[in-house]
Amino acid sequence: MGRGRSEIKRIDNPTQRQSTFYKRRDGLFKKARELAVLCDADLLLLLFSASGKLYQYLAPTVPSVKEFVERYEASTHTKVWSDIRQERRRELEKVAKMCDLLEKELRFMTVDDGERYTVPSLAALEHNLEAAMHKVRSEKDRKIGGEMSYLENMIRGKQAERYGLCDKLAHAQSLKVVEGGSTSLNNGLDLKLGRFSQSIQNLVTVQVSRSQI
Amino acid sequence: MGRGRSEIKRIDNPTQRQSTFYKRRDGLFKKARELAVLCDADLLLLLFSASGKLYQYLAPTVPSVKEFVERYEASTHTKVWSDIRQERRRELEKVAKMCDLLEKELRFMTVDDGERYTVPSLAALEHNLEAAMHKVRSEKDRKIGGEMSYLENMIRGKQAERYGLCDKLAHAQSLKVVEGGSTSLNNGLDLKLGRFSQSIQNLVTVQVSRSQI
DNA sequence: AACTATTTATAAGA
DNA sequence: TTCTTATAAATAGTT
Repeated sequence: MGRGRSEIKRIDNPTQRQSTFYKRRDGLFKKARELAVLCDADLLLLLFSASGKLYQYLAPTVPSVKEFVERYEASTHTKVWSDIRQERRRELEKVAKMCDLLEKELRFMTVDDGERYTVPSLAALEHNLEAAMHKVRSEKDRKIGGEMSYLENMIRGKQAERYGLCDKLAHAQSLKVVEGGSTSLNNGLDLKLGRFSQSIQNLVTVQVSRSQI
Repeated sequence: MGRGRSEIKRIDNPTQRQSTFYKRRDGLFKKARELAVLCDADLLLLLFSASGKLYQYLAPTVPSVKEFVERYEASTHTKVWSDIRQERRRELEKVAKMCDLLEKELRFMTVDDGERYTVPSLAALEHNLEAAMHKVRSEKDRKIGGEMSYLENMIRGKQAERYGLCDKLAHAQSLKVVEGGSTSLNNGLDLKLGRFSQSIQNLVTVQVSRSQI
């Protein structure tokens, strides 16, 4: 319609484009309204001008954009957001679960006064801590070894001796006192030591066995 | 246009209404496409016929309904969902952060081979572990005390003796070897021990000082 | 679907 | 932007 033009392609002249936008925008919205009313159809029209301004039309029967898009989602199985939201929720739950496991892990490592442990689990924990301490001491010694003098190395030698003795004593005692059953438990714990850093994911599987203590 | 009619009101005759719907639907979509192309505008058109069938048009520049409606939300301050999503994201980030802190905490407790610690921090960690182990042993002893026979109590006595000796030795050694600076660090660590269970939130503040090690 | 008499939309110009 | 107007397009009624 109008005098000439028929080809549909982007109008290069900005002024003309703007003018055309106004006219056709009005025309489109009018058509939209007419269709909705005449044919009893539900319709949503969202339009952004090139400059970013928003225009919208909702059919009289449409209460809100939100509800309409929800209907759209339900209609197609495109899902769209409900998918994303579900995904997010699952992600959140996963992280929360890991967080929970980590917290339990920490409690396990530090002995929470509020919780009561069985003797086998305590023995396992003790063993765990001993191994950890051993690692710490080794690491400390290693560090010191690289920085210290001969004298300090001597001290370290004695230190190591005593550590070994201490650990042996404690371990022997632990084995004596715990009335079995803890051995299998310790396996999981030992496996875990020193591998925390690798991946949080690993915690889950390891934690499973541990949480049965 | 057409022969007659000008009033815009619902067409009662179903056949006619359906016919008009097809014609005007095509016209509307054509207009929508033309506007989008000619004027470089982004537009979304969703249409449900009275019978519930969905028709849609996305401008060529619009990748998906989802993204377009998100832009719409951002444009208006309708919030609604974007609000909820922001909230979710913040919640997720919070939990993820806590999770991260807990993991760091765990690493700190178990000595990660992949990370290098300073001697003072190792000493602090050792001290930390010693305290933890002491707690574990006390708890185990307490448990055992309530369940064990006289003989086991005897064993426990010896055990405690040895623990005490071992700890004393280790601690004395630790003080000798570490060349100061660890004292201030230990404060935060000692504070934390045995309080993990109270609240994850506490971890944040504690962790701050610790992460400076 | 297709036709066509009309109405409507709009390009160009003011 | 808005109005005017010549003309292209859309479409109601019909087949």
